[in-house]
Amino acid sequence: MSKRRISIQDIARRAGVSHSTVSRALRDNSVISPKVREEIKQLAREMNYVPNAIAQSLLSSRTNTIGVVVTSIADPFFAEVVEGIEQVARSAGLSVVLSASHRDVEEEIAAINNFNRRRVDGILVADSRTGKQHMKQLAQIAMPTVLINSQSKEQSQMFHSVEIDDRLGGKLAVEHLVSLGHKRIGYLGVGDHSKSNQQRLEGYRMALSEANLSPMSVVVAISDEDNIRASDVATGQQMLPKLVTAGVTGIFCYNDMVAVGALLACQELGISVPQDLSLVGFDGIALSGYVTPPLTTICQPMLEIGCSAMQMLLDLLQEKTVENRVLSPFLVQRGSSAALLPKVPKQYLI
Amino acid sequence: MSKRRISIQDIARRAGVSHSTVSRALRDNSVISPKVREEIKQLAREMNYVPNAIAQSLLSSRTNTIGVVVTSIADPFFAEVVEGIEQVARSAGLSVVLSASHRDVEEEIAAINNFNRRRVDGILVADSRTGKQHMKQLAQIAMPTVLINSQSKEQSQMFHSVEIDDRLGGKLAVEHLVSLGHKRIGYLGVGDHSKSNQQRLEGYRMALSEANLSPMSVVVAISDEDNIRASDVATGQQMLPKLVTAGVTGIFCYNDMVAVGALLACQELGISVPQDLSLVGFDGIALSGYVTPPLTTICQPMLEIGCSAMQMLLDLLQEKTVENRVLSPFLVQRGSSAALLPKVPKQYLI
DNA sequence: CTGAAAGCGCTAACAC
DNA sequence: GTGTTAGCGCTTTCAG
Repeated sequence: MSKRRISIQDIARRAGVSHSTVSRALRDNSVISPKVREEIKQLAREMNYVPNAIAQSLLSSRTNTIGVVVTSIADPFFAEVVEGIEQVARSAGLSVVLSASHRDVEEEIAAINNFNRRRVDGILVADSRTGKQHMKQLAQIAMPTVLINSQSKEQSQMFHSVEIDDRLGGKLAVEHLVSLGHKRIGYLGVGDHSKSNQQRLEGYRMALSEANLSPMSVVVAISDEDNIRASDVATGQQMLPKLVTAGVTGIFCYNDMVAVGALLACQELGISVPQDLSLVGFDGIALSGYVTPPLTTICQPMLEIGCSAMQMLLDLLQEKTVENRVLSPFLVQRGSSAALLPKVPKQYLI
Repeated sequence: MSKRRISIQDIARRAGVSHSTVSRALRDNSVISPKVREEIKQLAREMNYVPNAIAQSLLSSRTNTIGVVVTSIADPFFAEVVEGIEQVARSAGLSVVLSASHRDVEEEIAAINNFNRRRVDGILVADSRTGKQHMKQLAQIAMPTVLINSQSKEQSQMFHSVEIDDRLGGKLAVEHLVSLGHKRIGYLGVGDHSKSNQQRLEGYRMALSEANLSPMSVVVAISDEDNIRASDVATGQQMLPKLVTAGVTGIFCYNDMVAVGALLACQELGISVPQDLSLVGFDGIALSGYVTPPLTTICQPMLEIGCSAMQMLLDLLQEKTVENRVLSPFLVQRGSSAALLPKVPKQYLI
């Protein structure tokens, strides 16, 4: 393992020319005669020369690198988003530095500061939790930044962003249940103060009032800390009974994992889905199609969210003007929701 | 957006000292008087100075960056592995550059070459498909490299690696089915020539012969190309009927996604799992616990694989001697496998 | 204790 | 066409 890598100088010495000639030859500068150009390239190949991107970056002040912060890499939702990001980044010749924040504001900021030190060309932050106090700090970094599904209201105005229309999603979910004849519809949410949770809840309320239905019991899991959220599956599992006791026939769940938890609870309690209870999830992660029954859910175009955010960043890097995007989720109807059966009094049942 | 960032020079000018004094002060060099040290640090803070990691890297020839190649970021297995990698990398002060190869050797090599140009301190490659021809090319890069679940036999000797014992896994799966009384056991594999597929198959054969059972029809899904593998779920779905026709009562599936496909096929065909047929998966991804019935599966310690590989790379960077690791998978018994019921002739059934 | 100077590997004016 | 030189931002001898 030779520590000292071979440089443009080494090639120059061997070729009996100056290092700048080598540089020019390697970059196909037309001012060098085609003949020596080829010779030098050949020599470089023989010597296993690999250009030093660090040195190039120092000079050009472009690292061809972007930083990405997500809450968790193992989360299927963000994994898919990052997949999209990486695809368009790579096809544009950019590499992706990935960091996980685990929903912790401090970690999120640390990651961004790290990106700043590394002089990445741009930053993508998913599910940002950063509040007002740190916003200015970030804003003054003045590095092209695109937020994905930002979780704090003020940010969307200060930064570029691509977001999903959570309110529309909530509305679609509930409208679907209403169209199936459900009248007693609950919401099973999570306990943090994230914007997405609040807006999905708002959509729920809107759809109900438009259907002239009064909101049923809204159950929101309460976690100890604002930032520390218990496993979504556990939340769904624990909270389902409350809604059932309240007599709902349909439930809109904050996301697919919560819905899966609810589904598990139903299996345990002998409640059959969708006969006794209709369930609607959110996100459209792969898992949602594989549980029994497969989940009716509000899909986010996860790959598109990633691609779109990365494309926006690319435009920003080329000094183009960009407009924030709000993508629309859509309903995918599967087995976990069904028409409300007319209540048959028990004595008529076998 | 000021293009020119503030540098150590700018601080020096304002402080009326030389840039080297500033550098020393910032790095807590004891040779600088504590007083001016503080003053300079304060000034740096006021001026929003952020050290340029690129310049530092050029000098130190360390980038504090490692490169990671996986087949797909969205694959739940690798997502979990990367989560582990990122955790220990970050706690060691290293950043992670992530690249997806999509099981394509060319892309894998391109990613590694890119890492080489960027002068990352080390490389982690998961599920490597690189064959002999390119191995030397990679070997001469002479960059600390750790392979994770390498898919080509020769590699394990030339490079450092952490791997799962696939043969043991296959053996455990089949032994489990045997212990439940199954005698007609099939294998549902995938069509590529990956080492993992072959070794799980080997484990299957070993367990059968140790139990004095003759290998039942071994069905391996065939995909068009060696490298292009159809969706694992689809493979499971399509191949299941073949095994059923062959009269098996238990099936060991290449991985959990294949098993899910098999499960879906069973639901369609009215075969109940585990009453009519026992299913065992491999990997232990989250999904496996949420389908109905939850999958009995051979778990890989995914997080540990990632952490372990990264730790090995860390050791390599400190010139420690390291030993390759082979981790053991373990059985997690859930609802998809059950004791073989004694065959009751049809005429006695209601 | 502090400054001047060299150099990490590369690109791009500017000379010849 | 090709070489010389400066400089990207930083760390680190080496003098003083």
